[in-house]
Amino acid sequence: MTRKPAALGRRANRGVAAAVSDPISPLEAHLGYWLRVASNHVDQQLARALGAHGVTPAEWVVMRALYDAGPVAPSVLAGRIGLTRGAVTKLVDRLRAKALVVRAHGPGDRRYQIIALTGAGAKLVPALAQLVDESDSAAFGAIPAETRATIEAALRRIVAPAD
Amino acid sequence: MTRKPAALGRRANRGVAAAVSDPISPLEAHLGYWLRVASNHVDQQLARALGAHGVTPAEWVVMRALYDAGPVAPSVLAGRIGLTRGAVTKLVDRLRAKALVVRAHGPGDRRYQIIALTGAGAKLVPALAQLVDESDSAAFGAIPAETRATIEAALRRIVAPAD
DNA sequence: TATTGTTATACTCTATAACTATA
DNA sequence: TATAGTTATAGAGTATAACAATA
Repeated sequence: MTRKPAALGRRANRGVAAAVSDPISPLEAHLGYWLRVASNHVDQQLARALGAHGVTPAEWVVMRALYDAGPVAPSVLAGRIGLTRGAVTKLVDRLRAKALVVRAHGPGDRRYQIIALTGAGAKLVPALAQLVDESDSAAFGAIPAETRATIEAALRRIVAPAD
Repeated sequence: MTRKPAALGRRANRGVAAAVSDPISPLEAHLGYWLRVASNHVDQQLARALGAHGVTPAEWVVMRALYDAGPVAPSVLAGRIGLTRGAVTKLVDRLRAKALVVRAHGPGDRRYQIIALTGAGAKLVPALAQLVDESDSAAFGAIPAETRATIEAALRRIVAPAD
C-alpha cells in the first residue's frame, strides 16, 4: 500500500490559518545552530592538524594554559579553562600517559597537587601553537579583522555574561 | 626537595631574545577557541531545555529538518544538515525508539528508504521550536541584531566557503 | 561496479556523583 | 564537616570503514 506516514500531509493539513498562526522559525534562523555547525567544523580541522602530534584540541587547551600558568593545581586549571575538575583529571591523565605533563604533590596542603608540563611538553607547545595559528587562519582568515573582533567580543559576552 | 618540574623555569629561560623571537599567541587569541567554548555553553543550555521533552539538540535538528522537508531519504537528510549517513542512521534510530520518527521503504528504488515524522513527532516540533527560540534568545538576546547578522553571515561562510 | 543504508568501532568531549585523603 | 582530587558512570556527538542489498 505504501501508506503515507503520519506527517506526510502535514503542510496541507496546516492550511492557511495554521500557516499564519503557527510560523515556526527555521533551523537556520538560530545563531546557536550556526555556532554548533561552525564549531564542529573548525574543531575537526584543528583535530586533524594536532593529530599529527598525537594531541587533541582539548589536550591542547590544557597544555597551552599550563605553558602560561606554570605549575598549578588542577582546580585552578579547571577554573581557567572552564571545565570541571573531573574533566581536567581525565585530560591530565591522558597527557601524563604521553609524558607531556607531570603531576606532583605541593609542599603545603597535602590535598593540593601540582600539574606542570614536562620538558617534552613545553617543547611541543610552540610547534602546536603554530599549527593552531594556521588552523585558525585557514578557518577565519577570510573574515575581516574588524568582524573577527566583533565576533570574539560577542562570544566572550555569551560565555561570561557577568563580565 | 620539591624539585621544580621542567617547565617551571620556562619564562626565565626564554629570556629577552626568546620572548621576542618566539611570541606564542595566547589561547584567547584564537577565534576557534571562543567558538568552541561558546558553542559548548549554548549547546548545553539547549540540551537542558530540550531535555524536558526527552530530545537532544542533534535529534532536534533532525526533527526540524524533517518537519520542513517532509518524508525524505536518509542521504538527503544527511546532506541537508551536514552529517554523514552513519550519523543520521544513529539519530533516526534513537528517534524511532521514541516513536517520533518512522522509516519506510520508498516505492521505487528499493535501496532508498524514507524517513518521516510520526504524528507525535510532528506535534512535538512546534513546542520544541519555541524552546529553541527561547534558548537562542537567552543566549544571544543581548547582542544587537545587526551584530548577530554579521556573526551568522561569517559562520555560514566558514562552513560553506564554496557559496 | 556503484550506490544506499546499516552496523561496528572508535574517539572526543563533557557532566554528575560517589569516593578517598586531607584538613 | 569541608575541600581537593580521583574514579566511575553516563551519554552526546561525530567519524570512518566494512558490509549487505539493490541497481
